[in-house]
Amino acid sequence: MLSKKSQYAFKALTYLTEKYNEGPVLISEIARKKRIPLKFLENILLELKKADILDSKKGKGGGYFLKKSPEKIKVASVIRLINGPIAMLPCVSLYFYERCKNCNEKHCGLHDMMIEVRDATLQIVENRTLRDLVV
Amino acid sequence: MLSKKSQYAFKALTYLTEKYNEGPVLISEIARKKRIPLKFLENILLELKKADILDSKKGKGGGYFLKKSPEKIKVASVIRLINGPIAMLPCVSLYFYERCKNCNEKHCGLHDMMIEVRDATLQIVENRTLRDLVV
DNA sequence: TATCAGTCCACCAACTTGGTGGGGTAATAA
DNA sequence: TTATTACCCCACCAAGTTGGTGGACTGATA
Repeated sequence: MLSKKSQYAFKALTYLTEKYNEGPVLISEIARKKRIPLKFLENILLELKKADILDSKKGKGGGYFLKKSPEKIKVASVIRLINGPIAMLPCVSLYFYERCKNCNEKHCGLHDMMIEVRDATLQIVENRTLRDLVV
Repeated sequence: MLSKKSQYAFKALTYLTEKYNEGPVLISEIARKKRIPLKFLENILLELKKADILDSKKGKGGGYFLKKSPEKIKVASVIRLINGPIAMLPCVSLYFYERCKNCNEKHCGLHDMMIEVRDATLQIVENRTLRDLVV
């Protein structure tokens, strides 16, 4: 399951997608409109900024905004950043791979199946962007 | 990601699948062969028993064994029992559904996408059984 | 220089995860 | 009937994560 933090991140990002090219948006505005605890949202936005997804401007008239256009920001990369691995097992993860101890990956039915699950999921989340989330 | 508990559960279940129709298997044997902490495994097997997946016999010659044949035990039901929801959001979960507050499910792009992810995953895990895990 | 708005750091309660210890109880065999 | 075997059950634990808060600081603008 996605953490609440991830859900907040997506809410904030879709809001910023709707406001794309309208200049910086206040953290407090996003928090109010999307019902996200302000200080918690602060951390999330900062993390998204450090990952080059958002950019910000300080002082009066400042706020947060998308650094790239919404159709260039993949859902998969947001999930990996805020939530972590997409795969169900470390031994089938592409970005968070860890070898499976006491389990031969060559002859493990669970492993093979979880690769299928991973690929079916990636097929979707790697091909959707923030733009697709705004209906 | 699946918890270690879930991974242990699958290891134990595949072991019991291999030993299906060979009588009860000791917890201690499973623990040793699959390198699972004994007392932790105890809890897991008990939970699987309460869910009618395993059965046990006490006293000498006792142990655990599959209650039904391996091809009747779906991977999906084991995941739900030991790990919890398969879906990525509560508002798209079939067995652990919770209404999404401050988010209209009818007009939520994330919601729609996560339904697709859920269905793609279920397509796989609902159609595989313990038998498929033993290669 | 006053104000605004993001940045940074430290801290927190509650919960989950992964586990351990020990006694109780049912079944079996001698 | 008694000893042994092996599951059952309860309580407890450390460490980590999650979700969140408070306060001081820094840079930008007017």
